[in-house]
Amino acid sequence: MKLLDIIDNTPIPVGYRIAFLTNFWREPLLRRMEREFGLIRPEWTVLICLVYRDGLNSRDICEVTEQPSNSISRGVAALEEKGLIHRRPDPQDARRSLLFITDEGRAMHDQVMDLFVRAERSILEVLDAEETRVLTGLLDKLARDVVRWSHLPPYKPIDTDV
Amino acid sequence: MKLLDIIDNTPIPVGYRIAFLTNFWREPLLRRMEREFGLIRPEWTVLICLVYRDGLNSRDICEVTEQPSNSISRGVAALEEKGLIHRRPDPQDARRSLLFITDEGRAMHDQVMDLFVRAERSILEVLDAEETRVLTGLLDKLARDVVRWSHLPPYKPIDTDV
DNA sequence: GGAAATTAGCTCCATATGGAACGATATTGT
DNA sequence: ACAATATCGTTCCATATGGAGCTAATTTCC
Repeated sequence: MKLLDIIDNTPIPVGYRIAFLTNFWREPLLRRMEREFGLIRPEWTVLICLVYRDGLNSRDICEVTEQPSNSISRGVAALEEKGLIHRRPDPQDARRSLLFITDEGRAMHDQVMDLFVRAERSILEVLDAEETRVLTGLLDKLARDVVRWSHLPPYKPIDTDV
Repeated sequence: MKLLDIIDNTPIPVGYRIAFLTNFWREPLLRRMEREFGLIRPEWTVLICLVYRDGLNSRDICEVTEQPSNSISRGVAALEEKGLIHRRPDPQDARRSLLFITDEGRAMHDQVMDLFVRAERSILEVLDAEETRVLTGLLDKLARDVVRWSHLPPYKPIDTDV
């Protein structure tokens, strides 16, 4: 790949490497998922969240994934139509449903997740165990700080009326 | 964020953290770019590549960014229409144009890139200089190995006729 | 308590995105 | 030299995506 040195020539060294990896790592898998399993992103997002914790509502999912509510709403509707999740009214708030994954939903999740697991194993082969541990830790540190930075410019204007 | 622990409950610890960060870090900036500058992803992709190296062709850009050729083709056409790049025939291959960024294109790139630079600075604040260096190095290691892993399953079937 | 403001999630609509197909050109194989 | 195959980038078309708007429910404010 003759232009790979582009990753050295960027004013955003971490962001650009993450974007580069996303283009080659995640996006092709999402496209394959769509082709082979007929699942689009919002549906996958909902499945992942419900495997982590059953009985969430749409708002929860939007919040932890930063996806627009209309996308998640469509994902939820499609998954219910496919029998991969079902909805129950939320007794605490009549505007909300609680979302539950079905056995078929869990099976679908596991099939697709297998793709991602195999990819990650292959990609991380170039790192030793310590490097993988460090990398995970540093990404973790950024992710756990998301509430702070996602409320600052350039994500949100400075709120001068705190 | 009450569901942040989802990042601990994944069979793909690195991939999931990168995806999580992408959702909160990059995607909102791309959406803001589209809103404020009227640039969509393929256009931004082309601008970045031409700032790195002027005179590339579409194929080069598709290769180093793993974007589909039709997306890049549309991006090129739009940028030319906007006066941000111009095309010249490639004397070595009549199927190709060489793409050159204009001064306005470079100015646009710099304006948008400022958004990404500011975000990166803010997000990386939680790391010290050594951590940032290590993180960049590890991501770099994965990115530089892209030719290997992108030709393996699950990206490509094993080629048994090597 | 009631009005005003906010929230939840849905639907609509415009636009972004990616696969397929294609014509022109280049490369490979005989 | 020529036919077969592959490549390049464009165009078409179907579908994915996100902003706006909306109704119903909830929360906040007076």
